[in-house]
Amino acid sequence: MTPDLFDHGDEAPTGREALAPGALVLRGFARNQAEGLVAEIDAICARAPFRHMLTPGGQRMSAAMTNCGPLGWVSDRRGYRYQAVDPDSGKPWPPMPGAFLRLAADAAAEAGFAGFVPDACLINRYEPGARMSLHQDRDERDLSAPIVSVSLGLPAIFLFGGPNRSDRAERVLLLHGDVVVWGGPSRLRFHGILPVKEGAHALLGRQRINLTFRKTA
DNA sequence: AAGTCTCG
DNA sequence: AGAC
Repeated sequence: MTPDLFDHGDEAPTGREALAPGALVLRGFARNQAEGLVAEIDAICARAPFRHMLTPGGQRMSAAMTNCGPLGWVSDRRGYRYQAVDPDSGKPWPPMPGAFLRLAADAAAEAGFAGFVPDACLINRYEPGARMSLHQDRDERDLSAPIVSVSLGLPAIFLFGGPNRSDRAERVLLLHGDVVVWGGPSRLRFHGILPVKEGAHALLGRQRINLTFRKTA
């Protein structure tokens, strides 16, 4: 068993990779600030703990979720929506840290989407085995703003498909610190995450954490 | 259907 | 990979 020096993304090359018009991967874009992001995540989940939401069909999602910012994405038997309060506590979601706002705006600008000011950050925690099946981010009122997705911890294979679920999906290995941005003509593309492989990350242990920034209104 | 199951 |  040969150790893979690139598995955790700590020494992988940085740069950009085009996925489709309006969609690209910024390799290692958040790597140098990952420890600060994790400290912020710890503070957020102390106030709004990770929980497994239910789909409208009543099935438990394998990725645990929480949110920060003025609005948070929630799912239950009633459907998907954004709301200002955490349904588990009845309190507002924790505020969006300044470092989150700056990272999201910087990554969006790097991808050609200037002036991105997210009002929601969904935080997904994947333990080994957790996944996210192909879906569209379509609960936002304003689809002109992009989606900015930050990967931390364990690697995962990102599926990036087309406007229809049946379109063939590209597979992209995402490492700690990678950021994916998609918007414009790619804003409604289907995407997902294959089951996360067993492993341990130096900073995050047996988990992958994904920050997904959206402008919902 | 942001999941689960079945078939190749 | 596809059906549901």
